[in-house]
Amino acid sequence: MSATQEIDSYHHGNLRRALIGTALNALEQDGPAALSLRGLARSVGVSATAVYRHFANKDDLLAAIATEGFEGLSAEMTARLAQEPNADTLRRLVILGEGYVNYAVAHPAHYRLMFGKRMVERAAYPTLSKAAAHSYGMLEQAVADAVASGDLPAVPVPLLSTLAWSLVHGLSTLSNDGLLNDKQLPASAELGKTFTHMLATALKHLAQPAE
Amino acid sequence: MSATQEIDSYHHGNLRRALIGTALNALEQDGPAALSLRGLARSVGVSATAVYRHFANKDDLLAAIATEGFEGLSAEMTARLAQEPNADTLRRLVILGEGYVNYAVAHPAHYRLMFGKRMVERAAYPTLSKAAAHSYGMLEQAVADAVASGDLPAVPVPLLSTLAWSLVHGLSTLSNDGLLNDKQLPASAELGKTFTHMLATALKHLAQPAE
DNA sequence: TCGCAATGTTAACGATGTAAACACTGCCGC
DNA sequence: GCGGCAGTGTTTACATCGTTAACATTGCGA
Repeated sequence: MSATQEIDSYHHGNLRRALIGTALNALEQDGPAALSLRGLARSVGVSATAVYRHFANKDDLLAAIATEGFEGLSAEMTARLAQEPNADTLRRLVILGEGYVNYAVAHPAHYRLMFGKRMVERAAYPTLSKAAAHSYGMLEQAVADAVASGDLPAVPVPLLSTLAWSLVHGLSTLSNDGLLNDKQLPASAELGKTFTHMLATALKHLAQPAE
Repeated sequence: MSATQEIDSYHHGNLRRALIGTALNALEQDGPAALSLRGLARSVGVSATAVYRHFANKDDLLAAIATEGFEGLSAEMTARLAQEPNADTLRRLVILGEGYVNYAVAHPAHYRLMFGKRMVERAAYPTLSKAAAHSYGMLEQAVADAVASGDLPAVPVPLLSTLAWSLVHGLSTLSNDGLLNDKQLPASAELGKTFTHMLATALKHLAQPAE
């Protein structure tokens, strides 16, 4: 692996990475239905069963990809937070939401995989669980901070977090599935921004007694 | 078809209905991955390719099932509305949300199918599109009524609707995917009710200027 | 240098979606 | 009443897929 040129020097080297990489491309390009282990192996120029040297089975591969997805999601949110170090707790919450939605609409197939039916058995893949929990933890932490500082009313943090997560998750999936058809809806590039105002106002006034 | 006993008298009769029915059972019972045309035909006691007399292909079958799902969803919401004829506009909105979430968690596999990846090409199935649009229309109408009556601030109806839909859809999918793990979260039976308070308060105060 | 462990390969199995050609059957017009 | 046609179902066949088992290669460490 020393003499070969630059990127992937599989054939001897990092087949694993090459597989994940091409899988991701195929995913975003042709949708998740078009992703087959054999086709993948074909694309990489390797035997069909070589895949099994690196992944126990298809679900294992998908779990690895999903894991990278959550890592990317966390990274996106972290990066955005870092750009605005002096944001108050509410603003931080909003930034997280923006990052979340933006990541989701930027990587629709990847996002779908992360929450796809095959991933329900997430428990079987500890790394995946960790990565997912970390993403969620960022959100929950931000909510907790906002509650602690009094910027958000003293509603149980898990409930508030669930509400916020439902919002961004719902908006992301609806957008990705093309169900937000009308002209009245913001272009995906601005989806995060538009969502921002909604979330901010909703959260700000949440849990003041309704009646 | 005259001499046979009672329900399905396929073999000559309504194979189509029998297929959809058993497919639904299999769906809710063993998850969507376990649903194969051949297995389905086997269960019904018919040849594998008989299915193609009634459905162009697997997607066509799934579209039919998804269509019935949206019809069921609309029916659920309609029924709940009917139970409370004097509800004001906000209360009606809340009832819709409750009905939505309850239907989703009561039929997880069905709900997942309705929004599954295979359904992205919804446009190819006009009946499906109609059914889905009708469900959404109920929500949008309720939002419009609330805005018109002044119970909801004069924010563009599509945006408000999207927000509400995102909430219920996000909550439903997260719950169905088992991602709302903690004890702090309401049992699925009460998910709709708990959600109610969140939604009501959030909507009530939405779009009052945040700053 | 030998050998082992990592990595790939070929061959094979069962299951699946789907197409093509053929068979039954009950109704419709003559 | 009957002949044929349309609707419905069957058998056969094919390509593809996920996965297993047995075998081959190869490079690194003792």
